[in-house]
Amino acid sequence: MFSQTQEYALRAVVWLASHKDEGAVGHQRIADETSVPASYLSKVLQSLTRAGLLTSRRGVGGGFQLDKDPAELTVLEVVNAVDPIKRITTCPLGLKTHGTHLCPMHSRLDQALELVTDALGKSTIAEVLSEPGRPLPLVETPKLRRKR
Amino acid sequence: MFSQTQEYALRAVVWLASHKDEGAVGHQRIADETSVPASYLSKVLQSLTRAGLLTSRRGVGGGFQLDKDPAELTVLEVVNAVDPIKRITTCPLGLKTHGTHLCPMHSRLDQALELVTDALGKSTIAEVLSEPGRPLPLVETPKLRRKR
DNA sequence: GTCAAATCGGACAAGCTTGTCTTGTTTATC
DNA sequence: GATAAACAAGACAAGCTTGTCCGATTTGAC
Repeated sequence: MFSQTQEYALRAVVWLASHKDEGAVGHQRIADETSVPASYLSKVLQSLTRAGLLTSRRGVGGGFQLDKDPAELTVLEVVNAVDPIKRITTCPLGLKTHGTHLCPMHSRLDQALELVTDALGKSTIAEVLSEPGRPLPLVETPKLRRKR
Repeated sequence: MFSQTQEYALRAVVWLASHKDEGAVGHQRIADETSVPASYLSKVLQSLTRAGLLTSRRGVGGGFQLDKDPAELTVLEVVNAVDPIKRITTCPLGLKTHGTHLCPMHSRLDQALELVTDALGKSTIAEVLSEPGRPLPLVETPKLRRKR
């Protein structure tokens, strides 16, 4: 239902959001820390850059950096940047009389897609990063320390 | 988001439901009337048969037939018969401490999948066939006649 | 029993997704 | 300017999805 590429893009963006203060980071490091194939992640990061979610800098000390406020950036935007969710807007059979007024079958499929886009559109990356009662994304949860 | 195969399976099941009284129908006719490649639809129909949604009969006068009550059969069952929606139940990164308690990122993706399965699980084929105010699935809407 | 209609199943091919590799380009540092 | 670190972009390969084709089998009708 969700593609590998979408999953990888989300991992990268979430990771970058939680390391926003480190400046540009190379794709190799991001790949290592998110368990994504490095050479493929490189392509995904390029897509995200083209989509305007990241900035990239070449050369020594270069890398990728989040170019959006995690509190403003939604999961949906990330997903759509690499592999857009395609709503059903016209009859897939090309029936003229269904045109823009979908039959119940396609209407329900599209309603399901709407639920997904709405839900993902309401979740920001910032929320995902700090949700109480859940493990932090991308890293093992450390054992609870006594004080600290 | 939804695969071609799922779409084709739905078309076939909806078509069969609306021709339930015709007995067994060959895949060629179903393909013609639902605009699906005939030789591929044949495979999809076989899947649906293996999944128990259809019955098939070989030989002269054979074909496929719906084996479920359209009022009891949900869109989800059809979709899952050919290409199941895979919920996210364990951490895709294999992080042990996320195990069954997903991080917020995967949790939200899975919540979206839950919305889809819930929505499709509540729509029956019978409902899809006769929803007031919408065109009939799979056929052009006839012009309104004066009386009749 | 022969024939024709139909499913069944496997082999095959095209196209898309995922993943790798290599070459080129940019850039900071010395 | 030389060097090394890094992105950019394209070619290539593997694997899955979609689609085609063909031979085998079943079955009803004559």
